[in-house]
Amino acid sequence: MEKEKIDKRDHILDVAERIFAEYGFDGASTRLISGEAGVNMAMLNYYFGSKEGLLIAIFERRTSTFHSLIRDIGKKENTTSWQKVEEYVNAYLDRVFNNNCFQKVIHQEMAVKRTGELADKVIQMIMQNVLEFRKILHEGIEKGEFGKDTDTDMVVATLFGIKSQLVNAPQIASIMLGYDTQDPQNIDEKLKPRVNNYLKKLLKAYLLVENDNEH
Amino acid sequence: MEKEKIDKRDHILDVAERIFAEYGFDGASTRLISGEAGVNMAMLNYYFGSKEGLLIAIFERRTSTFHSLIRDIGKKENTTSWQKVEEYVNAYLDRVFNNNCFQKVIHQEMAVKRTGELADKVIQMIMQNVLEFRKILHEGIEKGEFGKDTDTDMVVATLFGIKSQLVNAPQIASIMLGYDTQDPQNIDEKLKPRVNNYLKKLLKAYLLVENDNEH
DNA sequence: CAAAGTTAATCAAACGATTGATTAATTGTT
DNA sequence: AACAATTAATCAATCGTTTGATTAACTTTG
Repeated sequence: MEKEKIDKRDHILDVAERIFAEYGFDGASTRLISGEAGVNMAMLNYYFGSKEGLLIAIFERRTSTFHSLIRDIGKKENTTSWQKVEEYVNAYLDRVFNNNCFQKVIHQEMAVKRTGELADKVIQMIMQNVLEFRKILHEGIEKGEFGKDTDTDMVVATLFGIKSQLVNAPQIASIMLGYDTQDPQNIDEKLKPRVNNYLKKLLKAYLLVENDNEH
Repeated sequence: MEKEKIDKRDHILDVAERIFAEYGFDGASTRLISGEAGVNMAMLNYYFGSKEGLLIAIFERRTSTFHSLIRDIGKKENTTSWQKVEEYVNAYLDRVFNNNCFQKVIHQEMAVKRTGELADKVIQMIMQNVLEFRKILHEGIEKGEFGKDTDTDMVVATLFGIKSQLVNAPQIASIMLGYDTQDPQNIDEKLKPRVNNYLKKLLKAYLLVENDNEH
């Protein structure tokens, strides 16, 4: 009864994001969302127009603070491409693991056939991410820092894929790693450093190869 | 009118698998499935009892021919662990890209909160896959073939993750790679060899490191 | 200041449409 | 005739959405 001052619209978005992540867009009913949020059903349409409008609002809230985060990394001057890769991986993992539910929602939306503005927006946002990382990699190849035969697109797919495997298949990940990968404490103390450490060793081994892996 | 002799039950499963992959389980209606399959709606319940029964039937059809494929690889004697990894990756990619729709269905099911026998079966099947691959990796570590600090679970997550990124996010993958990654011809001629080639370089670089990456 | 007017927020109830499932009748096969 | 396969019609339930009324807070007016 203390902290209830946070915006109700924002509260609904928080709850809806969680419900959509758990049950999927089609599997989550507006009744469940409004019930969990403790608001009347009509409020969803009052605030967001429709169920899809609610999803769009969730999406736009996350993307509004997104653009500035990525853009800065690639522009630094006095750093090697490998250092940029490290920084990018850091920033990416931070953002991904801190927006656990949102990441699930995005990935679920990408997996189903949808038409409309939202589908385009999702793709556009992801591609922005892709291009930024790929630019760093291409730069590294040009500078001779990374191997000429580096498959940059697949490297991107690797980073994104590992993320989606850990975030979007939490049951499997939890069994594999031996602890609940949804628990925020485990994420910060165990999962994040481990993935970070692994990814850097993996990418280092692949990218910074001593140029003798031709043929 | 010639090849209509294939079992009608099997035909329904084919169509349903495709529809579930496209629209998700909750997003696909029984009317759409029966319509696309050209059968009466009641036939779904007649054959499979319920919508979930239909999903279970899809699942069981694929898993029935699955077990024998994997089991053989790990048991070979006169091969190095790295060769086993190569063979496993080959077999895995083959199976994954040839059951495109089914892979999407599985992954979507893992992403949503479900209870019941199916959820357990899905996890069980995937874990079987995980354990088999992990066993090969552990064996390689024991033989000194792979580095002692190899993070086997993350290697598994890498393989599975890249797959899910390419299969479950086909729009993104298609834009990234520059061609339709859903087209069977592209899959066989372009995607499969490329992923295969990349994965082997990547894993080789990480696993077969010259043991000087300690610290 | 007080009364009237205006607005946004909230609610219970109901809407038409669609969902998965079932029924009872009909057709096909052996 | 007996059984399996197939159909159209219908079921209750749930879906997302809309409605009309009510409340509370602020603005305007006299």
